[in-house]
Amino acid sequence: MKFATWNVNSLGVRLPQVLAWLQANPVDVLVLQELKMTDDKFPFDAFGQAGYSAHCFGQKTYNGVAMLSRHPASNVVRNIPGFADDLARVISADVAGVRVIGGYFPNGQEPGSEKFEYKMSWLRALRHWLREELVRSPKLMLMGDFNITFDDADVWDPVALYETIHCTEQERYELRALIALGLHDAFRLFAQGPKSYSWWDYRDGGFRRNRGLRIDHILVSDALKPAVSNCFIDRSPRRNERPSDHAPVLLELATAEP
DNA sequence: ATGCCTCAGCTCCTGAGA
Repeated sequence: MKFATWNVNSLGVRLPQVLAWLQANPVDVLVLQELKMTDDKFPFDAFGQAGYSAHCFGQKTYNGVAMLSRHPASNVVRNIPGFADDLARVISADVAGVRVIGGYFPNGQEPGSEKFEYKMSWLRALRHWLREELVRSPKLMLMGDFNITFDDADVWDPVALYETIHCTEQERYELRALIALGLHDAFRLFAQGPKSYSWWDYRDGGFRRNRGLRIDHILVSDALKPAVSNCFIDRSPRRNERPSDHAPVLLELATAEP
């Protein structure tokens, strides 16, 4: 079983790249973020022809998430139950015995701002919900654009970016609090090259100079961890013409299911 | 360097992203 997450920064623009990528990387489940489209525009047919059924949760202009799957997805839930939110950020479903959660975490813009406070509230709500979700579904995977780095190893210039958005202690505290629920950063379960990032600024040759951040993550629960056989970032789509600023992250599960 | 790209939309500028 293979899983992946990708912030596509507009599915309208990136659909051909997503289809090409799926052809080369026929993962079982792909969660997408930043669709930037309403559900009536979602390309169900194109994904269907590629062998994927899809559940989407979109909105106009911003945000928007989806889950594509080669296997039946059930118990689909949108956003964080009990947390009132106007923005489309989370989609969850059971696929092949795994509770899969795809999320587009708030950006936060700037520490101390109203959007930062929203990000912190959202993170706390996510944590409280996940604590219960893990009881209901011990085999759980949380993946998406977290908009948070774990530590300096995830940051191209930790000195210049000290305590800036995605790198603050407050955000990292919440990320560690998710880990403390019994989750694991799948990427770090395996040896990785230095300066491994999942996002690069469009400006100033960010990708060419590998000035990036690792902010897209796949977390796996205790029960799932023993089955994880690989996790890596695929940088190749960042070399496309008109690329997303994010690269996909993939995970392989050594399991007989389904 | 409160910027350098890119995207959507109340589209030829602005807000947001990260």
